[in-house]
Amino acid sequence: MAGTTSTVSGTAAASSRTRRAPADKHDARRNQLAESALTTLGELGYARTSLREIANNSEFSHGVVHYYFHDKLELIVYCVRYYKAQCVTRYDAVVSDSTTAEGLLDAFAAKLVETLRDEAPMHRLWYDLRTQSMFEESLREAVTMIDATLEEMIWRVVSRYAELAGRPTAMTPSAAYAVLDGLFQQALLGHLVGQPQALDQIASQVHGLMPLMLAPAPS
Amino acid sequence: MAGTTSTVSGTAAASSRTRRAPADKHDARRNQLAESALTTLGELGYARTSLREIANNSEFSHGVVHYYFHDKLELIVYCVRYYKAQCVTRYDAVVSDSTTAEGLLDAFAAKLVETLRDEAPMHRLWYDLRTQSMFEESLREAVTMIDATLEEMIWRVVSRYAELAGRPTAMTPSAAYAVLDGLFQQALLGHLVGQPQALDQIASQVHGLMPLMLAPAPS
DNA sequence: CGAAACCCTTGACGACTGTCAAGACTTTCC
DNA sequence: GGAAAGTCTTGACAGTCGTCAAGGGTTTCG
Repeated sequence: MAGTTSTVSGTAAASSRTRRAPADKHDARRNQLAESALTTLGELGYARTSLREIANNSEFSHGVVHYYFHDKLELIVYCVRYYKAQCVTRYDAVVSDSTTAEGLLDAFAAKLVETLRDEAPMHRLWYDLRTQSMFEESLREAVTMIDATLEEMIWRVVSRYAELAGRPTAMTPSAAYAVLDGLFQQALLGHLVGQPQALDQIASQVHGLMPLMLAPAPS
Repeated sequence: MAGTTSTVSGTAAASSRTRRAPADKHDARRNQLAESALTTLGELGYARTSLREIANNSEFSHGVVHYYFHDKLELIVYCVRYYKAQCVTRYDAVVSDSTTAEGLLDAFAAKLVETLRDEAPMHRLWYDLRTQSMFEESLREAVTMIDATLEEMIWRVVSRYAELAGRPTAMTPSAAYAVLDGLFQQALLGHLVGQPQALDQIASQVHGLMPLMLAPAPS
């Protein structure tokens, strides 16, 4: 199991300067552990994930976690922030590539269905952590920051949708995020429980809801 | 609220035959333990709640739980169902007492704020359990049943609101529940995190959203 | 009264957890 | 080469968990 890491770093930039990368290598290990942790967390949830299980899903032993992270909470928070960077730009292509309101709506709904299908474990982990922050104060800072980032992400979609439709928005960013998040969470639950129509349903629901976020057409 | 019938029958016939109530007393103890468990669960969350802690919040010792429940999961599921009975009728008075659409909307928003303020621990417990059901299959049956019941509860409000407004509904029960649940969950999180404006915000957001659930006025 | 059923406490079990110290192994650098 | 720094494993610690058996206490009823 062990020793594989040395082969990786050895085969990579062995020619020029294999050394002289203390902080970089340190961060690389932290990210590597974070990815193993995120896999385990998405599989088992926050409560049932132990440091030994995280280490089992990596190529290291359980003691190494405490070498790179002060304690379990620091690892979790690091994971949450690491995860954030991956999902914030999820809909940026949708916003920039669309030229009509209907096209943006279709692309947005399709992207929702796609991430719901392909990244369900990560999404349920996010909802798990956000709910745990209702009980555990130490999670709140990271959760609040990510929640704000997600709200901004959604608002970029909604405001661009309004711009393309030529109609002003009729909701606050906060409300728009909340209602779309409610639909998404319901679809995620339905999808995980095994309802086959959950994916189609979220698409049609979003198609029905988004026009309501704009002021009525002047007509 | 749930097992009130058995309690009543037990106290009523106490004079004539104090005995002959094995199932009734058994159920009363189960409900008593369920209430202690719900208090603890609302305080600590599902993950950090142990049977010993539940027993500490009651007047019994930790071993008694296993006398009335086969295992921890049976207690939790029993608690969830017990909790359901208390919240399903929450908005029934709002529906039956309102005579105008505006009056219903005001009363509904006020009730949302009230339960958000007074019963926050129970609400975060519900969201905790619903999220845990995304990971733990054994919780799904009870959670799915309660979720459907809540959706019906919300739909009674929305459809009555449409009736009073003289306009047809423009959303499915599923979508109406999802968007309102999203707003509620956001407000709960904000309230628990200490945002003072969370309660006022949910009221105004609901006032803005509910009219959008109806077909546009004929004008 | 005395047997029997019921209720509850106590204490212990094996398993699991986060944490951390001790040491082996590897890499870096003079 | 050899000291020094960095990296990782191993093993153990104190604690908590769900579970359950053994045995008092209490109540019920013939």
